Amino acid sequence: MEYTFGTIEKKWKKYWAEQGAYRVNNHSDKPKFYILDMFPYPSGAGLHVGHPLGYIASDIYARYKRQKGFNVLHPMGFDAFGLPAEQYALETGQHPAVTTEKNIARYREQLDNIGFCYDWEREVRTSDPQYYKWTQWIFLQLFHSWYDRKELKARPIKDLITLFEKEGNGHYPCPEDNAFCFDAKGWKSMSEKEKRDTLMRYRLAYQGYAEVWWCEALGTVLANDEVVNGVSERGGYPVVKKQMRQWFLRITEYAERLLQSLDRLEWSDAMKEMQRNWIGKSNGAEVRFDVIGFNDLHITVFTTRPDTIFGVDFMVLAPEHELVHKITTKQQKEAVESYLNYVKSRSERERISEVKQVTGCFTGAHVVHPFTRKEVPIYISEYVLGSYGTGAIMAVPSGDERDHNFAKHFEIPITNIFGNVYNGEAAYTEKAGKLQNSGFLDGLEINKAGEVAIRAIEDAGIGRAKVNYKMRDAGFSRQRYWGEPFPIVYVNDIPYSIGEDELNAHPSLQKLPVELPLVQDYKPGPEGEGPLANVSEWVNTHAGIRETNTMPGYAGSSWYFLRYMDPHNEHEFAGKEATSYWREVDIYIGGTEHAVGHLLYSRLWTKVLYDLGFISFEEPFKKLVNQGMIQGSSRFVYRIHGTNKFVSAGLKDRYETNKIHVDVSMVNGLELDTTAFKNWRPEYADATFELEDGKYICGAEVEKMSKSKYNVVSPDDIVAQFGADTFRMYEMFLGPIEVSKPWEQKGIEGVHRFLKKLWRLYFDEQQGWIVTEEPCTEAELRIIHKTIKKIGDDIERFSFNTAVSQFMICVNELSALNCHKRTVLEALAVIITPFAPHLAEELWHRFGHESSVLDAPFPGYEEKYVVDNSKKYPVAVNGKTRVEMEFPLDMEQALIEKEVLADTTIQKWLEGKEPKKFIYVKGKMINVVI
RNA sequence: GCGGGUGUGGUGAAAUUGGUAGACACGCUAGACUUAGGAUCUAGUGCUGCGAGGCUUGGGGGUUCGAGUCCCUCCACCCGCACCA
Repeated sequence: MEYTFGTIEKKWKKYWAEQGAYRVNNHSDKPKFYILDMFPYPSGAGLHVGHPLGYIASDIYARYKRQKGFNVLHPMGFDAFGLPAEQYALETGQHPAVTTEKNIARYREQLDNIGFCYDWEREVRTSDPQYYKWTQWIFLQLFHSWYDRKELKARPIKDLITLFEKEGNGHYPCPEDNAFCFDAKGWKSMSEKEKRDTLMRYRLAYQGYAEVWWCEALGTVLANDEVVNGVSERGGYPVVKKQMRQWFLRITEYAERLLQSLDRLEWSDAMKEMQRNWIGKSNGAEVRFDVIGFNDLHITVFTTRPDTIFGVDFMVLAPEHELVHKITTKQQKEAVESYLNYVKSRSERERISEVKQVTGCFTGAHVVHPFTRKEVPIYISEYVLGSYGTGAIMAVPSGDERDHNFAKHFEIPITNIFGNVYNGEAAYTEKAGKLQNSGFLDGLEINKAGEVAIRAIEDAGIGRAKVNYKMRDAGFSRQRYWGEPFPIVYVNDIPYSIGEDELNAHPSLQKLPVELPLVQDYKPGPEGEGPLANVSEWVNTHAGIRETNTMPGYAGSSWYFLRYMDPHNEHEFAGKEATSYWREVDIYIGGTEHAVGHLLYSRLWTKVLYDLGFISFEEPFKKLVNQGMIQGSSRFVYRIHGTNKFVSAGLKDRYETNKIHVDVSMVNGLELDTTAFKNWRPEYADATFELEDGKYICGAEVEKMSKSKYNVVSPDDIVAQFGADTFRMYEMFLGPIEVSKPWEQKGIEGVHRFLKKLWRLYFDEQQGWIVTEEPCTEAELRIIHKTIKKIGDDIERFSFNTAVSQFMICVNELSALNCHKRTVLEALAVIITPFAPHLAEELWHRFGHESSVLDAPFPGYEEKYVVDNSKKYPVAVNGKTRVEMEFPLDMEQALIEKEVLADTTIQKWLEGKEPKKFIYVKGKMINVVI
């Protein structure tokens, strides 16, 4: 009997579907385990062989945990809102809902093909109104909350109103503006509009005017992490800064907590470090410098080096700093204006690429140094960012490289506060040594002087210690159609949320979801508004005008892991009972590309829901596993310029050629199937070839797998050719899960061969089932028990490649022993279930079982079969292995020593010398030192 | 520039705690069976040498009886951030 994977896999897929074998219950006596994959965006291209890598790993782990007696939640869904569907709609007029539906169906088919154990009854789709109803609901929780800096948590906005009514905002300063103060009377005297504006400055989801990244080509604003190297991450289009009224999430209030609780997570250092860098905490001080000639103007700077305050030689303001126009002198006005024009004219891309260039302009104004009373000139320059710190710095050229370059460029005299270690050529940026020329800091160690300086600054009443974060509040508005609508209606230009009293007169404005209306065209609306602005019958309600922006892609994905716990709940985003049972995701698997986007926003939403008492845990993903990317291996042909002649790769340098991608399915290894190539496209029908050794050899390069590069390999093809079980094991066998590598088909034969060999332990070509009830030998038991142990250990530590190779070793050894015994082979079928479930189920039923192998407990191993009682020791002389000798593990060292020294080979290497030392490490090795 | 990571045969890789480097595969070589094989099986396969042996984990140095593993230093590549005061 042959291993007919096609029929076997079909049979058991059907059986599992009929049995509902993957259904998961929220009530169980078993301990819970939640293992989650990052859900995919269902693109039109379908899955390629790279996508399932992480899914296979999590599937194996989930199945293993189930066999180990856990109630395992392992769901899947779709991140279904997004730009590509909308852009496709713009081009073809097809509604995104239609194309999305189609793509999801295709994804589902491909995923099922590989045999994943998802409970599809828990599927979520972010674009489903029954799902985004709750995305909107959570947004409203953020809208109706503020961050209490005393209790360090989010609280309902109505608490804040109560506080304002009682005492004003004296104890609860405005996060955007410390100077904004009012008392209880002040609050009460405010108009409705003023009160709402004031609350807006506290809300966790708030509206504000801010400079945002505007992408003209995409017709939308983008979040900071969606802008890469000065262009849009998606599409690579130029972006510019623009003032717009936008929704934001006040993530900056959570900066410290997001930073602190990273320590408790089992994520890779790289991932944690990326988040730390993104949050970008720095300790320092804020210092105020008075501007000479103005009684009421001063420049506040943020510095991490208050210890260098005596080295200040000039001040620099960001070009957009509000004081620039006020302090610029008449003489310098023209120069400053022309510099500001120059700055405006530069695109973000130019700024980034010409970072080293020194530019700037003197304002003509000065501040007075608070300690030395010296006059210090004020410059403006691009190198100071308006968006960080206070948008102004105190420049210390002797201690900062950039300040040093600036001082040299503008020939500003440099004060040396470091003595000999500063050589006048380059700034001294180390924090070792003693300060000089520094007033009351003279002689202090640099790393100790900071505290002293801050105390002096505070005593003088000109500043205070200050912590700064790089992270900005997250932009939450998009001018798109295919996203969640905001549950917001403007009455007299005041935004109210669906369900608020002010809208209650109108029943249609009381309930969520606010559904996306159907539209005819997807073009942007007027003045940078989204396509929804064109749908006037939707925009205009009885009470007022709807918000026409939609939420960004990360909205729906920030909480989807919660919905899986209770996906059909119509009354809550997820019931407390369900969330208290499943709690946080135990293991989350996905790529590193979401380090500062999705993973950060999910953490924020989880913390807010926790603060407001909706869930009982504060972090969404306890352990994070990052799978590597499988890249494509592209193939190229070389067309000689102006001809239809193609030259083999080895000969291409003799001609002027164009490199053209060819579909990898037409290439075997590197050899092109020239007939297939001619049939590929009409333009190649009469192609001619210059061959080497009778073959056309293609060029090869590793690139991202993509349709346009013709290097996509579909899992369906592999499954059709070798079966899902082979495909699953092969992807795991490729190497460690976290390593990226190009797709390589060659090795798959080896894994397939292994499964056939395993099959032959159970079946003979002629006789069929050949498993016997004979008792096992010690050797056979040793093999299977060692395998049971190693497979369990390897799965636990996500080392699937070594697990596969252990299966190979096991099968090789059992084959060599001609072992067809039930005890051993039944155990083998059970432990291979997570890797090759279809094959395992077939074998399991052949053994006569009625139930599914999915619930067969993962067997334990017996220590006595795993531990050897003797060891073949490598015996080394001076660290070099010379001979192998076998001794029982419990043999006394003295006896071993005697035998080793008596050995003829060892005698030879001793050359008659007396050993200085005899090293015996039990179970490891023996070393004789002479 | 800063931060994180990786370097092991022709190839993918293994070595979990400092203890026989290269497990397991791919590929290749030879052979068996076969009408045939892209099926299956057997043997070999880091480099070097006839051999005993010598050499070998990016380079150099160190600690150790013993280093792929620890320390120092240099080089190369990958990823992230990037004028963050």
